[in-house]
Amino acid sequence: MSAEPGSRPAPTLEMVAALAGVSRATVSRVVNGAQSVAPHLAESVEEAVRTLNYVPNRAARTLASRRTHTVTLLVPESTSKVFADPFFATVVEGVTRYLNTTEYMLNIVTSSETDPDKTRRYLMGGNVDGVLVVSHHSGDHSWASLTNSLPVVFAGRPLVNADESYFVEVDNEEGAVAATARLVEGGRRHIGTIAGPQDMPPGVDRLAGWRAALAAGGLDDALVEIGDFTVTSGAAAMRRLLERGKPLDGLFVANDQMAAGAYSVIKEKGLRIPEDIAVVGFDDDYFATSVVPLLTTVHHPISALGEKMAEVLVELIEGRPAARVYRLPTSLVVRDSA
Amino acid sequence: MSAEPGSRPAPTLEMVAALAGVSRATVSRVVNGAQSVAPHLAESVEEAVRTLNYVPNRAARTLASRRTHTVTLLVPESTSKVFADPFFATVVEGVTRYLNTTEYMLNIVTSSETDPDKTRRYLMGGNVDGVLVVSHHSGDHSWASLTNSLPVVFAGRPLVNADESYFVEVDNEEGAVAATARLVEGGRRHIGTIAGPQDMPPGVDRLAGWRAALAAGGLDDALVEIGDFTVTSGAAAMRRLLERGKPLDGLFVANDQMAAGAYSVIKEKGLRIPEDIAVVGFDDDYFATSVVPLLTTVHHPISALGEKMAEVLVELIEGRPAARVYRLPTSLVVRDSA
DNA sequence: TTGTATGCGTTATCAC
DNA sequence: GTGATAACGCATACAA
Repeated sequence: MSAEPGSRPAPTLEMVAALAGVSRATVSRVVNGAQSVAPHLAESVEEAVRTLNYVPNRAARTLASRRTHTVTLLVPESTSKVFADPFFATVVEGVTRYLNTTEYMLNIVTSSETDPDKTRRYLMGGNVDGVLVVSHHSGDHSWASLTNSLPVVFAGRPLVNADESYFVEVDNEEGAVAATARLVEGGRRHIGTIAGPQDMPPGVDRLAGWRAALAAGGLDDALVEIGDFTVTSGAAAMRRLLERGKPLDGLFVANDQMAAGAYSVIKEKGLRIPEDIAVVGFDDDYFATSVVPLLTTVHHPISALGEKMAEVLVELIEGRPAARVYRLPTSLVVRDSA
Repeated sequence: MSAEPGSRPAPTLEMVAALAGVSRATVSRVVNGAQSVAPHLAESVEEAVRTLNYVPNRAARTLASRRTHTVTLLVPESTSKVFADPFFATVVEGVTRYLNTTEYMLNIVTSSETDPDKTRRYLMGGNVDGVLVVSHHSGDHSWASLTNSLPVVFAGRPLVNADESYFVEVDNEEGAVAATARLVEGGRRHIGTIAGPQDMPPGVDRLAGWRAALAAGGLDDALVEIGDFTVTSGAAAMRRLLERGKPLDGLFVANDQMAAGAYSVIKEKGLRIPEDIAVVGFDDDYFATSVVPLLTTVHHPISALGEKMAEVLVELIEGRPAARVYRLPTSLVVRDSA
């Protein structure tokens, strides 16, 4: 039939050596790009490789060199939903983009909540060279202990012990400053914010950025309501903000989903965007372009985050120095809401 | 410091054997669940495994057994966009869901258009046990030749030589029949369709289903326009349909995106959905719930598709029989448009 | 620079 | 049932 596994056995290093008339060691050197090989020998080895269609056996190589050339992308969340999540998918995209420039393979594992210990043992069992940890609770560094036996790079800064692990984060504060500054420069004087959870770094940093920008503009920073990054929490927070009865002509919302929630309440009250209240969001996700008027927001470089994480991990694996923290810049995307 | 790679070497089978006071062979048997081991020995081996926190070395196991326990998900499209694609992401979700019940690892590779040959050699080099091919052009079976050296399962039926490869597809025709039947049963008598490209199986099958349902209802099937599955093509096709000047009170659109396009034209003409024209889509994707009125559509079981593909592949790898074709059932999701 | 020899951690084929 | 022992395909000290 067709799919007889092992129909024609794969060529081995030994076969290449025989055909090229050299030793296996020499073939190994050529294949691994060592310089100490006579040009004419290297030439004939390469020819043999081509005619035999030789490709190194990964398992054998790993066993002999104790380097797997594999990195794991660890997703702590439950399997079912992560892949549908655009954040996660975009991180993966960035990771693979970088990895494709190297010879490392990506191995995605969603740590089964049924048996996290199995995952841990797999990772520490010498089956991978390094680990990338991506979680939505970016404060969650429950896998930090892995660092003792393996290079690990996290997505996002941990809430505590930030100086003990390698991580890449987006400069949330800078983004929030830019967003708020846009409001200030637009002439708004009564600027509120719908902040994110204060037990997550992005929630904290974005609020801090808003405060900093207001302070720079000599404005009052009393109009704060907290949400949990969901659309409905954004709507509820907006309602509370309006009920205060204070003047409000500008609003910075810590993410686009909450901004969408705020939109609905603002419209419901008969207020106009941006005429009555100018709004700036954060993330530049799908919601930013599916609301009317189009949301002015801060672009969150998710793909770049994944790319940088992979880059740092590979540096670590190969023993090159790397900074413990990388903070990625954001950029303001001006649309119609502010 | 912290991330010294190889700080404490992983325990080996040999260490377990020593601790348990048996031979390596016995440990191997216990670890692999062989029955021919005395209970008390198995017991002590398992204890040794626990105390040592032993986990088998994947590379060594692969090298010795010539089975990698790895399957590749091959994505022919260019790296940049696939991950953001909900279809792809959902297939991955289904695949991992099944694989998590086995001991196979998933290895995602996006065949670099720069060097497809490299990918091919990697796959045929004995580095994976099987391949899953996912492409949006489901007719594209350019990787069919892989089947000669490896078990391969495709997503979607190929346009030609459908009896030479293993594939899992969704029952597009059945879905289209159900969608159209809904229209017929709703009393519609002038039912048109916006079909997909006729060089792709889904495009062909959905059109065929529409025809079959109309025939069953004794209705005319002249109102056909072709689109290319994009929103704009849907709008254009709708415009052409309306320009025919024929009566039209029901519409089956071959996917939700084109339905969204049709919506805009229908509304632009001052017609109402579903009062003037009842609409049924196909896919049940994001667009179905982001249009007003909510779209009645056929649910496309993408996650199940991935799950089934993985299941079939594993069957093939382990030498068990599997059907060449699996056709997954769809279901009608009734909302407000029909 | 090139070749020889050994070992990587398992599985598998034998005898026992 | 259990234990030696030989592969598995490659990298790498070491010798030449």
